[in-house]
Amino acid sequence: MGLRERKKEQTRRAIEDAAYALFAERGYQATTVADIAEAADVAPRTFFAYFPSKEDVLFADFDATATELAALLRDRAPGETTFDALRAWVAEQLPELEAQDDREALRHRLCEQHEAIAAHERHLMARIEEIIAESVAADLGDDPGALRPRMVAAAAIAALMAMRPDDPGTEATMSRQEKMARLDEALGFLSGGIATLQRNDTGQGAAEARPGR
Amino acid sequence: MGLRERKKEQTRRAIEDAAYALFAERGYQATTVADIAEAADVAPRTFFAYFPSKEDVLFADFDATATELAALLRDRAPGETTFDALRAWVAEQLPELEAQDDREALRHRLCEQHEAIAAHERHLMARIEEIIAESVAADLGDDPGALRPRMVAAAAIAALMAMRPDDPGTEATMSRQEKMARLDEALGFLSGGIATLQRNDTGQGAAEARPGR
DNA sequence: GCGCAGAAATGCAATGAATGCAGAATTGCC
DNA sequence: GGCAATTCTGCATTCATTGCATTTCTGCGC
Repeated sequence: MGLRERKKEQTRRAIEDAAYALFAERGYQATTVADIAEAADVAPRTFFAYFPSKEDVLFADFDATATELAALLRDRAPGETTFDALRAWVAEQLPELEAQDDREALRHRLCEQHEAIAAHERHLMARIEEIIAESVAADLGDDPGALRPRMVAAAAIAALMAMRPDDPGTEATMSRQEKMARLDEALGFLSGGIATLQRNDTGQGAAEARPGR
Repeated sequence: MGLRERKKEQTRRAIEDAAYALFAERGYQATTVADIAEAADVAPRTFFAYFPSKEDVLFADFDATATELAALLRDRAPGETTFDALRAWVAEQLPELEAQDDREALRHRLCEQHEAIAAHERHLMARIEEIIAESVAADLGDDPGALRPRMVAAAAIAALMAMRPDDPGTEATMSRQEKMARLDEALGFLSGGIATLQRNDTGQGAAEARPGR
């Protein structure tokens, strides 16, 4: 990686760090993009060369995460369930996530305070939901737009959202084990639900699976 | 209802109608709040006395809808499931919804074009999801914050979202029967899933239900 | 070392959403 | 008619966001 790209990454991180620091210190509204730029030692205009909006600086890593998950689900072993892959992925991600638990917590707090941020997070999660839905659809032999994979994916997202670090007020941060236990609980529910779906599936799924092919 | 309130309602509708007309004609971005105000024959400042943001004018009825659903689920007959009530409610709402199918379709189109609008809609749906989650929690005997009701509610929302009028490109608008069939399909899946959940429920649900109480 | 092509950073200006505030207009009520 | 509350309006301001032109840097060939 050349100097150019290194510098760019460095600038991105400077902006991100400055933003998180200021948001934590003064709050979201009270921090202007100009403030962030100044703290990061760049021109205000430059901020928007890196992040499309003030909100997006909070979710800088989302894109990479989603892409990674998509690749993981696409390239999983033939026998492996979407849920298996998902579980393994979360287990692998957890240490990394815990390292930035403070950021996650701040995000969480800001989501509670500002509807726009919560809405934005939801919107980003929708992309992950889409990815999961497609993978589940492949598992079930359903059309990607079918109802079942959508519902399963929505439920999976709900489970993932529930794993986030708890309310800042409570000091009882979930341990890694507790998180995985909670995830397993969720995946258990989902697997059970899916099993039922397949048991109740009197062939419509297969019939509707590939209407165009 | 006095003249004052009638006038207020009238103004609200004027703004809303003007907004929808302009959005349909020129698109969302190309329409400014000032444009809407002018078309509705009010001062630009007045727009914000009625709607907190430009986006909100698109979802003016959401609040009433959510409140209505909450009341319905709260006051349902003792034996009636959340899903039963939900189904009855949707069946009752459908004719009304179809009457404004053009608006729904426009909303849908704008959601696809502008992430911010889609995000906002999601955010509003989250309130309904919360309402459903609480009701399902009561059905299952779970804590309102527990995982199961959240997942079920998320799946239910996914099903509801799938009932919306189809892509504007396709002329094959879903008929009322088709919509209900799709809803029944979804509720069937959910009921099956829940049955499984309860079958697999070896008492953890009750044990974990009220950790703090 | 020098200079060029492309990429990145910046400055400037403008648009438009959103908000606070104070005054004008309207309505309900006596 | 006249008062009090409510609504509407105009004005000024802040701030996010964008387009455009300019300047500064980096990678690379010479």
